[in-house]
Amino acid sequence: MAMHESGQMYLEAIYVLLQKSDKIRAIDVGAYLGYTKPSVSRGVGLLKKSEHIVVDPDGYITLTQKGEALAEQLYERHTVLSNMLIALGVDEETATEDACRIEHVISEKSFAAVKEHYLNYKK
Amino acid sequence: MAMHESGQMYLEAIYVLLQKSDKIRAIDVGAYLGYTKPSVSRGVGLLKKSEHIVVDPDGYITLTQKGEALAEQLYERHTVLSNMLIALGVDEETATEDACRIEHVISEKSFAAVKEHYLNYKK
DNA sequence: CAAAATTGTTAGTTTACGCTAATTTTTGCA
DNA sequence: TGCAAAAATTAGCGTAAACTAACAATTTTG
Repeated sequence: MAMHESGQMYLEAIYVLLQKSDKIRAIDVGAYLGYTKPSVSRGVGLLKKSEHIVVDPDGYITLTQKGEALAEQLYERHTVLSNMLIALGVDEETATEDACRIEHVISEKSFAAVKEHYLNYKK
Repeated sequence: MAMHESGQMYLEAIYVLLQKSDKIRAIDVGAYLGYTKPSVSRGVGLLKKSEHIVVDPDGYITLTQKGEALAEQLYERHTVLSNMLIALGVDEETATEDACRIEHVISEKSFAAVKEHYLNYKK
């Protein structure tokens, strides 16, 4: 029952949306990701079942500790990878898209190595 | 009808195997990838239909020009990415696994930028 | 040469995850 | 308060790609 790529997409979207507003629901997640309501309903349901989020009776979504921890990790990957690609001369749109795909498949070890190199390199 | 990730896996496996032996068949591809015969049968069938490979009456597989060109691209990605990760201190096994996943999702633009940086950095 | 092993294929299952269509539930206002 | 709009859900479809089980067509070999 490990988290799959699409689950990570939903979780990260929720995390990002919660930084702008603390009142978010499934429909907002769908708008952000460009998915339809049924897809989001299913995705949110899975995150709820896996206890990464809580949905209150009014449909508002919050992260559990578990969900927040994971979302933070994902978000860090996203920002480091996209900033790094941008620093290497890649246009922002491409960098963001690629970061989004790479962040779901890179291992913890490799990410750490890449991040460290990037931080050193920046100086 | 674009090539999907699994098609790239099969194609790359065929390319690598053909560098060691010019007599390879579906069963060898399956052994290399750890897939079952029916999966390979399907995968090889798709590559045949998309004209990336040719399968002779005895079941021996060769690459078409189209297939070879694509396989070379994929293989270059694989080697550059894995060598780069290794250079950053990642162990070989992890580097290879990650390279294998990243190579299928990174854009041409980002790969070019990463490769250039790596080549400069190596000096 | 017949039995056994190897290779390949067919048929059907499973999981993941998007979709549309239709239906329910909730909400907000005239 | 009652109805329309918004939000969510259910049911079911489609695709991709792995799997098992079973069978067919070769080859190899005792």
